[in-house]
Amino acid sequence: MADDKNDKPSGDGSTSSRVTINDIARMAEVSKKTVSRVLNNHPLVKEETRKRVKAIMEEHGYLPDPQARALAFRRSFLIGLAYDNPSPQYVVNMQRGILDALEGSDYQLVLQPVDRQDPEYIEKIRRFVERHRPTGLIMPPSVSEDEAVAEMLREHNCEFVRIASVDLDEPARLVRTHDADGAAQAARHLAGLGHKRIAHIHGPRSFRSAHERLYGFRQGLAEFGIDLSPSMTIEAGYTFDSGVRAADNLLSRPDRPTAIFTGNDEMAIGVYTSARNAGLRVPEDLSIVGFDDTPMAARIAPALTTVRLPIREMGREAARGLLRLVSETGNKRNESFKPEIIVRQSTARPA
Amino acid sequence: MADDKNDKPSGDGSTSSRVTINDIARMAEVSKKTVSRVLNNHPLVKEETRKRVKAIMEEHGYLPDPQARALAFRRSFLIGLAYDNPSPQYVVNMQRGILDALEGSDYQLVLQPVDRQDPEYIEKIRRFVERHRPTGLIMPPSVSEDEAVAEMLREHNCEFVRIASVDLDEPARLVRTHDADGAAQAARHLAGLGHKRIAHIHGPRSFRSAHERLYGFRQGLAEFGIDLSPSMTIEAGYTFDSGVRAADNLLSRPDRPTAIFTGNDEMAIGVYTSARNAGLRVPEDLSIVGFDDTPMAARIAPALTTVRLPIREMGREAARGLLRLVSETGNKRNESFKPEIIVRQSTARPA
DNA sequence: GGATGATATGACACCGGTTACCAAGAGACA
DNA sequence: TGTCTCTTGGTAACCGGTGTCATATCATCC
Repeated sequence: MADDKNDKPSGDGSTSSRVTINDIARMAEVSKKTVSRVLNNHPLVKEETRKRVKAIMEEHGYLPDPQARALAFRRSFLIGLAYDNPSPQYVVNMQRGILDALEGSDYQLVLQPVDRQDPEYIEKIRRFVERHRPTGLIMPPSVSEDEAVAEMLREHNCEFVRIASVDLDEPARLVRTHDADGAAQAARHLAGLGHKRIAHIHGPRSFRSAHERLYGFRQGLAEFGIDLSPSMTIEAGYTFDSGVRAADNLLSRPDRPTAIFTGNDEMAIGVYTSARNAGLRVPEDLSIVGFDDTPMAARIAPALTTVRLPIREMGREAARGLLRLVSETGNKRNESFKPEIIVRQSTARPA
Repeated sequence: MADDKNDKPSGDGSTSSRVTINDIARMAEVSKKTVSRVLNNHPLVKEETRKRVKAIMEEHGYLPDPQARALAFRRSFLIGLAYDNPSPQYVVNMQRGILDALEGSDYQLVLQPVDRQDPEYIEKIRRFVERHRPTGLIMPPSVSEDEAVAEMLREHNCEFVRIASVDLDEPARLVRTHDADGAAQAARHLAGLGHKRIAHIHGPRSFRSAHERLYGFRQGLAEFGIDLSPSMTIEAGYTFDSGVRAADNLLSRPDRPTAIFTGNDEMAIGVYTSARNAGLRVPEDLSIVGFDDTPMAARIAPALTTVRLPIREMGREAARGLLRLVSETGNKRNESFKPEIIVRQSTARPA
């Protein structure tokens, strides 16, 4: 009874015939179901039995096969990251954060880069979800802002956590960033230096972050009695080139601004280029503040004053939130993140 | 006989009780074994049967469950990317390339970032391989250069493809990059401009790429009768700061070089900073050539002349090579990649 | 002391595919 | 016609876990 399966060719060496739940059950002299209960922390197992089974699992380095569990659970141990952010810096840090949280767990991160311009993009995510039944999805902006995706995921009973700068969802499914707050810090910094003619180049209106940053910047300036006139806000595409064009527009005006705050660093670098072409010195003739704190911000001359969001920590919190969602109960509110301004050399008092 | 399983609550709606191989078999009036044969392109199926089964699969949008197949095959449909490259640009493009090749397949990309400084790092990869039995691993430099990893994977019968600048492995498991060739192009460009006092800041000796680029640069200069003396080659750490320090050293010499080639862009940007501190103009007083063509190269002023490797295409080829390795037979030699110099504004004739 | 209920465990079918082995029908050959 | 390959398809077991339900044990209650 205890050795009815010992005829397996375990001396074969080449293929590592690993320990299975049946082996553990036999050795612990319990049924495989009980071992399964121990694995899943089921409460109805006598403490003594649990300890014995655990000891044997430990001794033989047993870990359950994720593929087999996936089949039985009808749910894979995959966590998807659906993103459309083009900044490598952002993407990589987000990934790192998620992987930090997943380290040591059975979950694997799989990437689902999408193109929101592609009308089929929700279908792509749907196919992934239907076919692979991931444990959940993490969505940073701007995918997080698309309610149609969230709706589709709810229909499929697929968990998700969204990272966003607005209160899109219930707290358990949201990691909140306070972009407006960061933009307000930028406003206070520039106003505090004495600037009056201040402009803002913001991202596309289809991005919530663009609205939030514009809103926060306006509020921050208002604290100093400065009104951000519509002529001093320009929409651009979060890209270098669009930043150059927007700045070309602003800097060619007779009442050109003495300071510009951009919705991201990429556009801020574009402003550097435009300023250089216009013969303006940074920061003597023009102060510039970016948003993101990309590596370039610290390396460019003069080093860029910018607003930093802790991307990696946000990714970590999102993944933790997702794991909490599918396992523990109790308090499921996720941490939220405040940006921080990094003052470097691209800002100074106006001439 | 044809409806002995129709008692399933298929009208339930909420849970998408998807079609399985059994459903297809029933509808096609064949055994599930036959359906399985069709799925796996087994030759011993009558053409007519194959067509009928395929039609029904098509009609019902049937796709086999990856989890179930993984369990039966004892191999998951995961492809791991084990990397230690700190450049987000590199990592993201490599991922994109791999995902390009995996698009439409059942394979999922999972990330395995490692730290080669960590003595446990091979163990980390081993655990992943033992536990998840991935179809294969892709390893860009510098992980690709570690024979211990390759050896471990061979022991586990885990397929892999390495991306490297030297002939590390048989052609089927290698995507070859010609770093030396790129460095030679940089040499020809600088020598062609008339520079004589030329220096090279290379990466750590523990990176094969550093050797290859140094070697290629030396060869390229030799074509012009220029000898790269040891005093004109400095080892640095592929980082911005190390680039600044190395350049500080070079530029403080009485016979300072009129041109510097660096092993990557990150260090080249460091040279900009050092040159600025030393009061030298780029390119009038100092020409600079980098390697990588990071986004920063095009945005910095003056725009950096640099050598570009098609990272995304390399990732795509590596993933394709891996798929060829586990499926088709026949010619399994992978494409190899030559770098290309991108001439911008950081290089000019010496004064 | 038997009914009741909570606790602890096991038997068995099942998840959705695969392989191993066997059986049946078709065609070839004696 | 009988026998022997050659195709083709069926049955059962299996991959390594899970769920459902039944059962056994024990304390508690009246």
